[in-house]
Formats: sequence, C-alpha cells, structure tokens
Amino acid sequence: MPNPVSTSAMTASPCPHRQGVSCGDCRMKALCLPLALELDQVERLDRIVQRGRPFQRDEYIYRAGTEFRSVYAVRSGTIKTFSVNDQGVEQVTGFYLPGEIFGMDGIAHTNHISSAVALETSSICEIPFNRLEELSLALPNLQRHFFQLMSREIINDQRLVALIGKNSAEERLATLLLSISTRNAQRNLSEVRFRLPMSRADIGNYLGLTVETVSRIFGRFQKQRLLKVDKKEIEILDLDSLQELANI
Amino acid sequence: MPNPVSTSAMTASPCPHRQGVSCGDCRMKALCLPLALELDQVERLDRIVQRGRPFQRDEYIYRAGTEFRSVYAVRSGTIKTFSVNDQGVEQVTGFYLPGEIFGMDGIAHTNHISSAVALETSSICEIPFNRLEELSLALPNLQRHFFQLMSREIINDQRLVALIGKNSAEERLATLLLSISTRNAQRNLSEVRFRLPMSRADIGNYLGLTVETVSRIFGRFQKQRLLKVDKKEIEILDLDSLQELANI
DNA sequence: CGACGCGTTGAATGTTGTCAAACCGAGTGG
DNA sequence: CCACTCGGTTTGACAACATTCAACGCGTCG
Repeated sequence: MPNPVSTSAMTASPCPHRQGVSCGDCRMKALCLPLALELDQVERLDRIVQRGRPFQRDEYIYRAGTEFRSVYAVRSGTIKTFSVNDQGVEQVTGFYLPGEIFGMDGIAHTNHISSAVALETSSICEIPFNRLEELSLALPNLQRHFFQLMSREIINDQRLVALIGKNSAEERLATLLLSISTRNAQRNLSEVRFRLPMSRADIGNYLGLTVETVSRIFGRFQKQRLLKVDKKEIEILDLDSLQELANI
Repeated sequence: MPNPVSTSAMTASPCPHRQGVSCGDCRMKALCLPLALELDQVERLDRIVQRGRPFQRDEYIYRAGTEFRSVYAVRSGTIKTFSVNDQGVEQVTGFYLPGEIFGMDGIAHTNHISSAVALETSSICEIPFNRLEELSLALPNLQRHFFQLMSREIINDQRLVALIGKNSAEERLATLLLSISTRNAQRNLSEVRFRLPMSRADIGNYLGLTVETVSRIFGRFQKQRLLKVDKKEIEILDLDSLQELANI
C-alpha cells in the first residue's frame, strides 16, 4: 500500500481514500449532512460536491490570499487550518477529522485569510460555495444546517478561547486529547488508542504553548500513568483521571 | 434625561435609545444590513424585526439555558456576552457595539448556551431566527449576508485565540483598546476619547488575564504617556505607540 | 556518513497569578 | 452630616508556571 494509513483508521473496508463515493454512500454522511435531508435532496447536494484525488501530507487544500470558492468536508485523513500574521507568526486555528467541515472562515471575504494543509493522506470533498448558496435557497433544511454548522464553529472557537485563557498547560493538553478521543469514538474508532497526525509544534501552537511545554507534559502524563506515548501513537491508560484533569 | 448616556454617544440627534426607528432610517444600517438589499427588501426585513424598550444596565437580553429564538442587533449601548462552565467560571465571549450582531452562537442548539447582558442602557433589535431563515430563502442577498456575518464572527474568535495564545498582557490590552477605538471611529465617534462600559474584571476575563494585571497595565500605559485613564474614561494620547505595541 | 527535522531534557529567567491589604466613590442609614 | 458599608479598583510582596535558551538524542533521507 503506497499510502501510510493511520493504524486507527484500519478497517476491513477498502481504502478509506477511495474516490467515487457519493454523499448517500459516504460513511461520514451522518456527521456532515443534515439528517432531515431527503434522499433526492442528498442527490442534489451530491451533484455539486467535487471529489478529487487524495491530498498527500503537507499538500495545501487552499492558501491564504487565493480566491475563496468553496468550503470543504474531510472524508478521510486530517486537515490543519492556520493563518499567518504580518510578522510571519503562524496560528493553528483547527484540526479537522473525517466528517468535519472546514474553510467557513473564508466566506466573509473574497480571498482566503487562512490556509489548510493535509497532515496525512486525506480525501476531501469540495463544496463550491456559490452553488451551495443557490441550493440552500431551495432546500431550507440545508440552509439551516449550514447556519448550525457555522454556529458550532463559533462555539468551538469560544471554547478554545476559554481553554487557552483560563486553563493550565496540563488542562489544555488533556482537553485536546479528550476532544480527539471523543471525536474518534464518534467515528467508530478507538477512543483510547489513536495516532496524533500533527507535530508537537502544531499542538503547542494550537493550545498557546511552546513545543517544550507540550513535550514535558506528555512526559508528565506518562510518568503519572495517564498515557502511553510512543512518538505520535497515543494510548489513554486512565480516561477518568484525564477527564478530571480536563474538568469534564 | 433619565438614561445616563455614555458621553461618547452624545450627538445633536434625539435620544439614541428611542424606539420606532425602522431599519431604513437606522443610523447603523450600513453596519448590520447587507448593502445589496433593495429598499423593498429592507422593508420586508424591517417587518420581522422587533424593537422593545431599552434594556437597563445589568439587564439580560437572553440567558443560558432558555430557548433560542432570535439573534440580536445592537442599536445603542453595549452588550456583553458570556458563558458559565460547569464549575461556575464565567467566560466573557464578546463585547458588542451599535450595529453589531450577537447571539449567533445560539443557532446550533435549541437552547442558549451563553447569556447576554447590557453593560449600559442599550436598545436592541430582536430578529426572530425562524423568520429570518424564511426570509433568507427568498432574499439571496440576505442569506449571503448572514453567512458572511457568521464567518466574520468565526474570524474574530480565531483572532482572539491568537491574541490570547501568543501575546503578552500588554499586547492584549493594547489590541482591545485599539479594537474599540477603530469600532468607535466606524460609528463616527472619537477614536481617541471614549468610555469603556465594562469593568476591569470583564476586560481581564475576556483577555485571559486577572483584574490585577489589567489594572497594572493601565497604570503602566499611563506612566508611559500612552493613555490618560480616569476610571472608565479613556483617552489615547499616543495612538502610534499603542498600535506598535499591538503589532498593527 | 553527515545533515536535518523533530522531539526531549535541563537550568535559568521572567511574566503573570495569587494573596493580602488599602483605596475610592457612591449610596445608605443613623 | 457623618460613619458605614459595599463593589470596583489599585498596589505590593511573593510564588509559580511556562518560556527561553541550550544541548542532546533519535530517526530519516540525501
């Protein structure tokens, strides 16, 4: 197999990056599509969705400064979004797993203000935004769905603000690990064993911490028998304690 | 005049909190309405907007846990939005000035997860969300406008994450002051003299700082002749240096 | 093999938080 | 009219957590 697929994504089904899967057949449809959408409505949405070949690690989905055309859904893999300020400092704004939508921050402007790269081999569904807008005028459920998706994005960002503004480094990392854990569980993957496709630097950047701090806390969590860490492979040994640490 | 109006809001026009002003006549329409909307379309929007009596200081516009029905536009005054986590810790999520829309984080759920209170006497336009949805199906410009408004909210939150995660206390406070300054300028108010209607605690909460730190930095800024601070009244003495501090 | 990216570890520094006390102005009641 | 309280703010001393700077280990790739 040419593509190094994350172990936690291993299933009996064929390659998770395969193309030609319609929305109706997609394993992730429950996550990114509105439940209320009728079959024929799903088909209409399906017709505007564009599915290309998978993106390889470090490939850009879109770049800051380029024209905004579409929002995107992750079919497989993991996407990192980030922006770079005037001084060239990068800010990671999100990690997106299969079934999640990204690129909605581009809607406000004609050009992207952030970029998106694949952290591992990833399949992406591109949804041209002007066609989505048109379709939303005809399908009230779809319009509502996108309002709700964007609202959820706002809530997520607000939670991140609270996390970074009020919590210690340990609490922040514990919370991120648990977020990925539960999102994995939603995807029928293990919630205690998974691979973190992003670097320590990305994690630190996202959480408002330095690489060194992230590394030290991984060490601490291991010493406390909360985690087993082998490079990017994570095993949560004590979910309860980790949740307590994250105030959940 | 029974309502203590903020000095910076003083104009020759009648009381800024007066009711009965339609969207078409509202001084803030350029800020909250889509420019592309035709006159008759503005009227249709106007018909669903509900304008009640002004809210007094500390009055709630909506409370976490109550049913989500509407989003809101500030006509006059200032609104603070915040959520409270399981441990009872408050997180201020935003300060909203005239012409700005708040409450969009409620769209994702049937009940509000955050609350909104008036920081001073404020007039609010309530926009019932289900009627807004209906109207958006008929007015493509309006649909687009709300997608863009929500996208802007996402961008704002991402910027706040970057500010709190990467910048020092001084940089954070300088950035907030400049944000309010420029937003005042957009409203034809002074960008160097204004009143901060929120407490030091609210400012610190919003910026991920303690009250003490906020107070100390106000002191430092005064000593450096960047600001003149008299309780809540702020005068920016050195806009350039402040912008440099905020990396702008 | 050596260079490089990435991650880990150590020691020192410093910014911000914590705790405590005092201040100030507004409002209240004697 | 004064003393009092109360919330919000300021100031100080100290501690702590995270950053900074530096070095090193490890695996990969040219």
